[in-house]
Amino acid sequence: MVIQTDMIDKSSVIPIYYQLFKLLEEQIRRGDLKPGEAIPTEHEISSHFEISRMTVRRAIAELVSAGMVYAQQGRGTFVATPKLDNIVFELNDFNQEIKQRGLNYKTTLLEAKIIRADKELRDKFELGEDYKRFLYFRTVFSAEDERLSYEVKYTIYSKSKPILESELKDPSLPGLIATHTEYVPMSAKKVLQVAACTEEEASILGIASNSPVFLIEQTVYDQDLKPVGWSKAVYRGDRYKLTSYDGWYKKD
Amino acid sequence: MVIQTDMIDKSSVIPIYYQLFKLLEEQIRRGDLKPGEAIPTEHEISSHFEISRMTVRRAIAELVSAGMVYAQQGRGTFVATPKLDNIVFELNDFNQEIKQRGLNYKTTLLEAKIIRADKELRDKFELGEDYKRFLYFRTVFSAEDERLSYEVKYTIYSKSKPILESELKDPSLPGLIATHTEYVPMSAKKVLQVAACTEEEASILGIASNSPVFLIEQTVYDQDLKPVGWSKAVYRGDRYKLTSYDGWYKKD
DNA sequence: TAACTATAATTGTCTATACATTTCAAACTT
DNA sequence: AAGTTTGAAATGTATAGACAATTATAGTTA
Repeated sequence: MVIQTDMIDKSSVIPIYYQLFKLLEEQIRRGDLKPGEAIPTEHEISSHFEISRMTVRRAIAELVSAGMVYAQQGRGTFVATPKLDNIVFELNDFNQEIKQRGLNYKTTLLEAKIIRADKELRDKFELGEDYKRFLYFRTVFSAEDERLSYEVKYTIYSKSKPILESELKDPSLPGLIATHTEYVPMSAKKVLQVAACTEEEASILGIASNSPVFLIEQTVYDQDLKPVGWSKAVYRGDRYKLTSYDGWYKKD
Repeated sequence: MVIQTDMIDKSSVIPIYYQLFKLLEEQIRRGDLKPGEAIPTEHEISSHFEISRMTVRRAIAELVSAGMVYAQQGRGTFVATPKLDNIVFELNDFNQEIKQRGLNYKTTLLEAKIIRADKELRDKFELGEDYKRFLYFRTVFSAEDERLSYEVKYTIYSKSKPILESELKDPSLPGLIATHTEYVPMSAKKVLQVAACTEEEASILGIASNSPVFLIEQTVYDQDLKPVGWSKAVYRGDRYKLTSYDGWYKKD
């Protein structure tokens, strides 16, 4: 057993399970415990530090959820192999960093109106002939007076909440759905593609036609998985990038 | 308390904590428990079903890690508001789906050689003048005889393992590092951008110059956060897309 | 009225124990 | 030699209880 005995302070305000979690994490990270190798058994750790087995399990559960070890009933608990081919691109929204940096940004409403449904739109929303109207929004996001992205959004029209406010407090698609329809957005599907921008998009964003752009199509569903909103956003390719940190260090 | 009493079977092979987790999840998902609202206290649930409070806590811990509720000591546990603006794009590797579909695919090694380090390369690896050599790889990934992506990779040259095998068993950057160097890849940084492809890339991939492409630059680090590999990959924009499912349903 | 205090309620941590389930290997049987 | 049984070891589930830490509220006091 490779554990140092003097590393856990039972009288500390820091929970024992957390101290043990950090201690094991450190040993795995430093390579004292190598991928594929078994970590000490719960009983060994428990008796070594004179703490309850349930407390040990709590610490190991943290390691499991961090993906650093995996447990096999009847065999033991083993150090996982880092999966560096795993790519995870994550952002609260595409403009999160801009907003967090304290830059001067705004979302401008170019247009908002009620439109008649055509077949293409009805198909996107999986609706029949009886749905005749949708809400239609066109917005531009800009930071430091530079236009960065352009977005078109559609939501189902609800008779009960037809108010189109001039100011958009929450211009996100789920926000618009919550404000202007009777539906509650519960889940969403997003597809990210690259594209060459159209002339219209280029002129709005002030870039050259056919410039490479990110294109994100989003469908928002309510609690019954019924589509209640759809949007298509174009982001300047020269102003956006996605960064991903993979492997064990990402949790630090 | 909105819980149905007849929904938990103590004699079932399905763990009690899991039954309770599913039951609470269902109630939140259906809207019986609404965002911001408090769920029943641990003691209430515990005495209602006549199960231990620790078992209740286990179930609630699952809800917390799923992001559906949050607990506040001294106050209670509350239903979270879905964050639909959260975008998570995840893939084991960019070609995972192609491989899983059972398509006929292969990675072709166009070139592999030892090169002299120039300043740009040394800067990427944060190395001094003493590192003079690197390994250099050029590969093409294709499926159904169509070329889909092109990748250039660099790793530090290790005297002890200079063997360049003609067949690449694991053509991924971490794989090449593990095979051909003395370093152990432990973490990675990836940056995804859009770009217009160069003439060279266009001719290799058989697409038009300036076509929009995904561009992924990757830096791989060892356990001391020392850069040990770098790659740049170009993916045809008309053949790849990233899909993301957000919200509470994603865990099902 | 305002500030402080005591108390109850709620979640957080930890223990000690019991039994179930799975795996593996040694011992046994055929 | 091959298959079977048995038992030990390891993780998985569940319980009952104790005390800590935090929050909100009701009550008390200045």
